[in-house]
Amino acid sequence: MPELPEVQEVRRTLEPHLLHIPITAIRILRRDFITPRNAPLINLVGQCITRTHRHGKKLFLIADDRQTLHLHLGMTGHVDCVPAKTPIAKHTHLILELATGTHIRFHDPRRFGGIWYYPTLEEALAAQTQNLGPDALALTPQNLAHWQTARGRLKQRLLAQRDVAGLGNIYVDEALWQAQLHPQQLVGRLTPVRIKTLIAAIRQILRRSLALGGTTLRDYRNASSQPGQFAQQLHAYGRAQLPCHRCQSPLHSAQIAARTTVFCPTCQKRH
DNA sequence: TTAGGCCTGCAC
DNA sequence: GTGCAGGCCTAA
Repeated sequence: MPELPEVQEVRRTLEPHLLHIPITAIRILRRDFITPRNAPLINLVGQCITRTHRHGKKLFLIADDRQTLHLHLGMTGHVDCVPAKTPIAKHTHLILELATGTHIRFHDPRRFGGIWYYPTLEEALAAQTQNLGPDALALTPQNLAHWQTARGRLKQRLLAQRDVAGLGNIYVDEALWQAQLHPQQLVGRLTPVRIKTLIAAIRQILRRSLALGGTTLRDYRNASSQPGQFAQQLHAYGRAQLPCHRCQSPLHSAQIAARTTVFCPTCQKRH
């Protein structure tokens, strides 16, 4: 499931195929995957995507510093760069055809993701990053200073994207395991030192995952169809009942914030 | 604060 | 056939 490292990896592998290459045609296979449904995508034909931008799990493709496509991969979104003759896979919703003959294809079987069109980057950012916290890779203690007087528990606050953007279920569980913090820990009771530890854990987990191309449990592939290798490095996610890699106690699994949450009851204590 | 809905594929 | 996977939004 694409979280920050996977979206960044899609961006990295997509750029060489896409940037500065004229778009020769756009095929919309599923109009309701695009917002607004009457988006004038035809205006992109003849233009080039000149840069990309990522904030948390959100990816932006920007044409000549104006028109912007925002991609959200949801649970099962993929971007594929393939030769034009490649058969079109099931659940392909949008295709950008490029002057090089490459097709950029957006798939999403479950359609939890989507594509948004904006006439300008400013409008895209205003609409899409309004309620988004700082990108998880740039998180600082100052960004979480308001936790001192905030309600809520770590798991739900880290998943909500408002305090920090880019973490999903996998990396929240991994970061909490790394930082030895309980998912039900009240954020208002965290000491500054523990917040620093948490931030360091988040950054370390994300960087290590990025270095291995992200986490592939089953579906995730980058824009070059390659899986990530971080799944083999997971300490918490998907390891319920297995021994903790730190203290050998069996890991617990519980529904927290409506998500399956795996943690070590021995070394992740509440404070 | 929680539950439900979206949606498909896969394990059982 | 059933249940589960969960990002994100809406509603109770």
